[in-house]
Amino acid sequence: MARTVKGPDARRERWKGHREQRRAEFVEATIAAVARKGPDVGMDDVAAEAGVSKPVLYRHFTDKSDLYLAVGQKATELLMDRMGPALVADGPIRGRIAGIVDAYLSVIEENPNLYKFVVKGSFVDRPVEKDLVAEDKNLIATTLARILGDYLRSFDMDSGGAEPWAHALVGMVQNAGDWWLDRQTMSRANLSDYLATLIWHAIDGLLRSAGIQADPGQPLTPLRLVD
Amino acid sequence: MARTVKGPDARRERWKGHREQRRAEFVEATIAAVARKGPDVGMDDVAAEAGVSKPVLYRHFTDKSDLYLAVGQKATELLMDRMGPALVADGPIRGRIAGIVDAYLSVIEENPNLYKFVVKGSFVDRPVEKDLVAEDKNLIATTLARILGDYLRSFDMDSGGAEPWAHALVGMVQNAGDWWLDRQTMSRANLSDYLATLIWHAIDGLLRSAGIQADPGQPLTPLRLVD
DNA sequence: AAGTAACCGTTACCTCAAGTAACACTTACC
DNA sequence: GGTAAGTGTTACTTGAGGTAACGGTTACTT
Repeated sequence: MARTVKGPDARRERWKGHREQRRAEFVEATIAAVARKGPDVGMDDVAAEAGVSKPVLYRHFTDKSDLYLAVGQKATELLMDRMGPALVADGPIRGRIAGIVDAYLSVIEENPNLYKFVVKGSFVDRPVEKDLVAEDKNLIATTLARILGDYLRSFDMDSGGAEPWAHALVGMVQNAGDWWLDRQTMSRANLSDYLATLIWHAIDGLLRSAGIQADPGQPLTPLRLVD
Repeated sequence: MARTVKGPDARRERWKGHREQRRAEFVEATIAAVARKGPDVGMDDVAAEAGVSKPVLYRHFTDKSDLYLAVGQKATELLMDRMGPALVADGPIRGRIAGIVDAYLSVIEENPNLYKFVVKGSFVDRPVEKDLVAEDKNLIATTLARILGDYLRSFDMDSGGAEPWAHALVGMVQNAGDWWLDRQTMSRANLSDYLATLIWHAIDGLLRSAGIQADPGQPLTPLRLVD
């Protein structure tokens, strides 16, 4: 097992994995502390939750906002792990829409506290430099814009509205999700279906207005001119 | 002008109007300070902007969050003054939608800094007890739900989805507005039209799916069974 | 075996902004 | 003249974020 080429100093590398693991551990502690004491916990609380005292925390995070970002990143992973597949899945357009919407709703349903914590962002005092929520929404909207643009172009339609529409759709699902999280007056499947219906009708209407009769069961890249 | 019935003590009443005016003055100062120094201004900055020192400010606002709420209330007024008429206006449905959307966009276009300040809420350190933004969104969504429900019922359709749809629409317009405020790549009229088109098509699709052929030029309470 | 680079962890401190105490002056009702 | 509201100030307290300074442990390096 002897290293043939000696690296700069093995002592520097020894902890690489450990540090990552420790950060993750503190992220978990933060989530736990928030669940226990509400979103306005202090660094002392987080440290206590992790069974450690404050300076230790500060060896792993430069800052309260650094810790917040780490938690946000964790949440982003949870979200993207679920949304990614739904976004790239192919198949009939109507079903894809429902799948994407439901993927999102399932994540916030399973992690409501984490979701609120990250989105409300009241954990950090000063405005944080990187707005993770905005970045996520942007990423999703950009992806949607591409899908939607492709879809429209497949009918030889103008895809100029794809970007604003994509952002509109993102906001739509998010806000409906927020409302639903607060007062859960219907099942998730029900809401997914309502939203997917709304979205499908909007898209269908766009096509109709261009004189195209689309079918919700059509695969994504449908009717592309075969010539 | 002598009072016949003597009130408890006129000295108590003497300032009633004055206090209101003073609060408004500090609200303005806050907006100015934010415009000048970014959203993370301190109370000292606000006081300085008003040409006064901190304790004076605290005679009129119990709290930083109290001041924030006052600014938010001011913003709500601006918004509702513009949206109220658009919401209650009657006329063809397609035009009403465009009017409502454009009313909203016009407000955020004219007060982008105030808008971001209130929505991001990074002025207050701890979570504030009253979420004005959520309340506004709720108010608008509730109104929309009523309008939409009435519209659907006028076709004898099930209006069960009206509430989630209303919240979805609110989020949709807000998020598209945020995107547009950031990178203004199109005119307001253009965006309004894109969004109104999307919304109209969604509604139209709902009606179609129930076998009803609607006309975007129809007045709001259309085709009610005349029998 | 000695040295050292990375971590473990602590208590006690610093800093900065929110918020308050205490004091002095002004106005106009009683 | 007394007093209830306001005007304003400087100087303080408080609390949470963040740091200094100290000592111990492990395991790589020489």
